[in-house]
Order: sequence, then C-alpha cells, then structure tokens
Amino acid sequence: MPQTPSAKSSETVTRIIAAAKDVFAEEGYAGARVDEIARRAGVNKAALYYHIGDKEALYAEAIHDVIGATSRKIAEEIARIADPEEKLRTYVRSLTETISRNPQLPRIMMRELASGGQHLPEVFFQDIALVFNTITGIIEDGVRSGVFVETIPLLVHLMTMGSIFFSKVSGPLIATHPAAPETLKNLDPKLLSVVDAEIERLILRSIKA
Amino acid sequence: MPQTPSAKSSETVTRIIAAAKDVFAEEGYAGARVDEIARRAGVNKAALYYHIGDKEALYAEAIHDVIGATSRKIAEEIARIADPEEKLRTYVRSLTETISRNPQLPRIMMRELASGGQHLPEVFFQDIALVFNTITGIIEDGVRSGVFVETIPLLVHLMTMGSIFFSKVSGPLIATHPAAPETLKNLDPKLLSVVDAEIERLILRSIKA
DNA sequence: ATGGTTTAAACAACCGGTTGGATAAACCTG
DNA sequence: CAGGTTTATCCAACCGGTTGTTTAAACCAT
Repeated sequence: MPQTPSAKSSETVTRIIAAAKDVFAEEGYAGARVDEIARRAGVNKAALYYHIGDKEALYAEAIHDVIGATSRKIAEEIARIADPEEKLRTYVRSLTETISRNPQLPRIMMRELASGGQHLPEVFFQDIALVFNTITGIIEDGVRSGVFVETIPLLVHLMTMGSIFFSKVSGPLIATHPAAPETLKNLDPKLLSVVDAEIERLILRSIKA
Repeated sequence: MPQTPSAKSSETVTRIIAAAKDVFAEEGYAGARVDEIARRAGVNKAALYYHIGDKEALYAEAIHDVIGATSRKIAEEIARIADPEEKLRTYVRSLTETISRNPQLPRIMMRELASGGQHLPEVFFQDIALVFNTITGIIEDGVRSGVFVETIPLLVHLMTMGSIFFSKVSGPLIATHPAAPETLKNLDPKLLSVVDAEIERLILRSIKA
C-alpha cells in the first residue's frame, strides 16, 4: 500500500526523533553518534540530514519532543484544581507520571544541568519557566491560606525535581551496575514502586504548615 | 633551585588532575578532550599519558580525587554526634560544604547517574555506599527514638543529594545562560546564599515526627 | 519526467594514543 | 671530582581510526 510522501516522511521524522531521544539520553550530546541514531531509526545517515539537519538541530528536536508537551500538561492538570495541597500533590504526581512515560527526560535534563545548558535550545527555558511559575503560584497560594510554611518556591521545585530525577535514575544504576556492592543491590525491589508516593508525601511534609 | 624529580612530577600530576576535574565537569567524559586537559595543566599530551595513562585512567583519578575524601569526611563528622536530628543536620551541612569546595562534584556525578555509570570506577560505589549506610543509620536511629517518621532511607538520601545538586547546579545556569528568560533571571540573588540552610530545614521537616 | 526521498561513497576535521627523541638532574665509576 | 651513563620528565610531530557533514547519483510515486 503506497503512502503519501508527506505521511511517509513525517513517519520517518518521528522514527528519527524517537531514536535521537534514546541515544542522546544514553550517551549525552557529545557521546551520541549520528550514525547510531540513523541506524536505530532505520534510515540512512544522509536521509537524517535531509529531514532534520545537523546534530545540533537533531538534539533540539529531541529535547523539544521530550520536554515540550510535558510542561504544558503539568500546568494544565494543575489548573483544574483549587486546593493548594491537592495542587502540589498533582504537581508531583504529574511529574512522576510524565517521567515514567518519558524515561529519557531526567537523563537528558540532568546532563544539561551539569553542562550549564551548553546545547539547550531557547524553547527549553520557556518550558521550564512555565513549570516554575506554576509551582511558585501553588506555594504562594498555600502560604496565603496558611497551609504551607513560608519558603523559597524555586527551592521546592528543585527539591522535587531532584528527588524524582535522582530516584528514577539511581534505581536502574544500583540494580544493574556490576560494580555496585551487595549492600546497595539487596534493596527491596518493591521499594521502587512506592517511591513515587513516598516522594509526594515527603515533599508535602516538608512545606506543610 | 633544583627540584627532586618526585616532587616535580607529583606537582605535575596534581596540576593534571586538577585540570581533568574541571574539564570533565564542564564537558563530561565524551565531551572532554585530552588535549584540552593537557593544555590547561600546562603540559604536553604525551607527558599526561606518561604520568597518568589513558583517558579512562585520567577520569578515574579525577573522580577519586573529587569524591574519595568527601564521603569519609562526612561519615567521620557524623560519627562525632549523638543526637539523630543533629546528625542529619550535620549530614546535610557536610554535603553542602563539601560541594561548595568541590563544585565539580555534582556536575560529574549527575552526568554519571544520567549515563548509568558507564565510566565509573569501582571505588566510586564504595564511597557512595559509605555515605548511604551513614544516612540509613541516622534515620533508623531517629525512627527508633521517635524523632523521625518511618520512611525509605535511600529516598531521603536521594532527596537530599538531588536537592543540593540541583540547587548548586541550577543557580549558575539560570544566572548566566543567555537564553534564560527574565522571569527566571530576576530571582532575588540573596536567595542563593540562604539556599543551603533552607534545604537543611526542608529535609528535616520532611521526616521529623 | 519532475520532485521529493533515499542511498553509497567520499571528505575533511578531529581526537585518542604513540613515537622517537631532547633536556637535565641523579647516579655511578675510575 | 670528572666524565660517562642512566633515569625521570617533557615535548613536537605524527598516525590511524572515528565522526559530522556533503555530494552526486539513484529511486520511485505521481
């Protein structure tokens, strides 16, 4: 069955970006090989350059795809709720759920934070600012209505992101890395499934009046 | 005045490792260039290979230098304290202080976490396990004596590390990155100076009974 | 056949690692 | 101590493989 050129091409683009997300998450910007991305996408390298452009453009596409929708979705889910405490719960849950569906997100973002954002496209900061403004609003609301203690909103955001990212990324490392000692390996595997709920609880406890 | 060969060489080695720490923190393992490290250390690349070995050995040295003493120092400082709450405070403060003196630590570690520990030498896991066992002991003590709520020690550790690392690494990024929007740039600069204390407060609040 | 798409092949820059000395201090040995 | 020899350190130049990017030709549906 023949495909229309545009449909075929857009499906190719999708495959390329999906492969790019994986490889960039695994290897980082410098470590990622354009050949490998093309190979995983099942396209010739020149086709990749034809559709997307150079490595930097490819990276921008991957980042936008990973982070773009996420922040809007979080802001949108929170807007439907009134109670500050429930808003904060939703914010944390929204983050954990999004990351579970996009496991490349923490890996790419942590590397970018570490590198000082060397390769970050501008749109990234708009996405981040949206989420940051959302959490700031939640906390300011909660402080006004007396359910949250006074604190630094940015720090709560960083603490939440840090907790989630670290837990998402450390679990696999501890479990799979050959050099990890037994003390770290013999952790109850069931822990990982309740970690998200526990993060939510701890974050809330930390700022609840 | 002539130097003894060993003194001269060890000073060169020190300079090489110092340069390696900086470059690896800035660029990551794959992004770091051995030529650049040699250039910053003021030595020829062949001298670097003569003293240290290949890129991997150089990375192992840098990581060991950054993380090695740290974990022992933390465990040691905590051992001198009896009260669980004060122990936890010391643990957090010890971490923030160490990182302030070793700004390469969070950047290198975050990248390693993101990459699944691809280049980590075995000694790294021993260091981490030491710190992890320490914090686990603190929390179990606190739970037994009723000052802390029941929780997942590993998660508290990850939350603490995540908060500190993210705050240390995000501040500079937001302040300096040209693409960062004004909403993020116009943060009260005084915030950054009190962030460490606020992290300590929030972490403690999150698990205090 | 025209234009969007794919490809194999080539290219040029880059980069980790090596080679074969050079330099000078340290160490012999008479 | 003098002169040769070893040893530690450092270097300029080079090598070979890798990698991002381009080229030009082929493909293929309309």
